[in-house]
Amino acid sequence: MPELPEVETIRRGLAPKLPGRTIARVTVDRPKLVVCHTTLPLEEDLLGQTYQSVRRRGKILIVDLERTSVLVRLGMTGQMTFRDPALPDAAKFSVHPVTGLQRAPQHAPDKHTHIVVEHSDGTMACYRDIRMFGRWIAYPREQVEDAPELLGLGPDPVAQPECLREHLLRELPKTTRAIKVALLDQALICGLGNIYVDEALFGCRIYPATPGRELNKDQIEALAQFIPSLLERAIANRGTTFSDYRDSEGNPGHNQDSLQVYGRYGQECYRCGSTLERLTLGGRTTTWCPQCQAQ
DNA sequence: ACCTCGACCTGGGCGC
DNA sequence: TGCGCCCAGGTCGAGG
Repeated sequence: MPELPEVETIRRGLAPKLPGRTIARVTVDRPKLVVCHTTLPLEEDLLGQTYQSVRRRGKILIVDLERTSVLVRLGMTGQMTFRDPALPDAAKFSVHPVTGLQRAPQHAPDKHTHIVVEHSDGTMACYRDIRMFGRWIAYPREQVEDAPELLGLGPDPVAQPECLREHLLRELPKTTRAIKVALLDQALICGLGNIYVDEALFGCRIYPATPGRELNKDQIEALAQFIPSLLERAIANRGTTFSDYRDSEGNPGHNQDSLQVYGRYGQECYRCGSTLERLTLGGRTTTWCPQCQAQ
């Protein structure tokens, strides 16, 4: 589940590679993955256009070309990689033991690779998505800033951390929803998914089912301060703890950057030793520590 | 207006 | 060995 740190890691990988390259061919084998608001179908519209920039807002990757901007939503299992045929492809994907996320520096198109964008120099951009929850949403470039997918987003905790405190202090007291559910709402704050919401609530010692309006000011301020630092640490780690493979195999990973609660139901809390518990909120599995996150 | 829940999708793990 | 069942979750639309 690519959340903000994974999407930012992907962005940083593509940003030095795509701008300046020109699109020569686009192949889409699953039309449902594409929502196109341009006059021509995506495959024709992108032809001959040169990439300008690769941006990010929350979990959305924004690929700007000369006349078109493509919003790439990775959904659950989306991957976007640059491929240079002159360089070796990965033999297999590395799979994160907890999240199941797959990663490879570059890979040959396979049965899960549903969109291939070939460039005039022979390189390509590959979109791979096992569960196909992701979408490519194309807009004429002058309309993209008004795209509902972007207008509906709350503040980005990494790009706009200065807005976060005031925004959460204003909005959370208005809602009866569990804080866990509220933080998953991209209209309140964008970029968090199930992993980082559980990690943030553990980090701030907040019981996940607490209604937003029952949080006190200190708790909200703690979230506003902790969430950006949590995400920035994960970005520095190149996404969800991919560099932690060794720690998560066996050793009770005391690495500060490893996941503290997500996926650890039934195991001991690293902080207090209590057995981590699980509940469902907003239809999502939530793992929490009954001692550290007392009701 | 706000909130909850099921559908969408596939692969992996588990029980029989 | 293999089959069927269930679970994982980001987003959206339907319904409360």
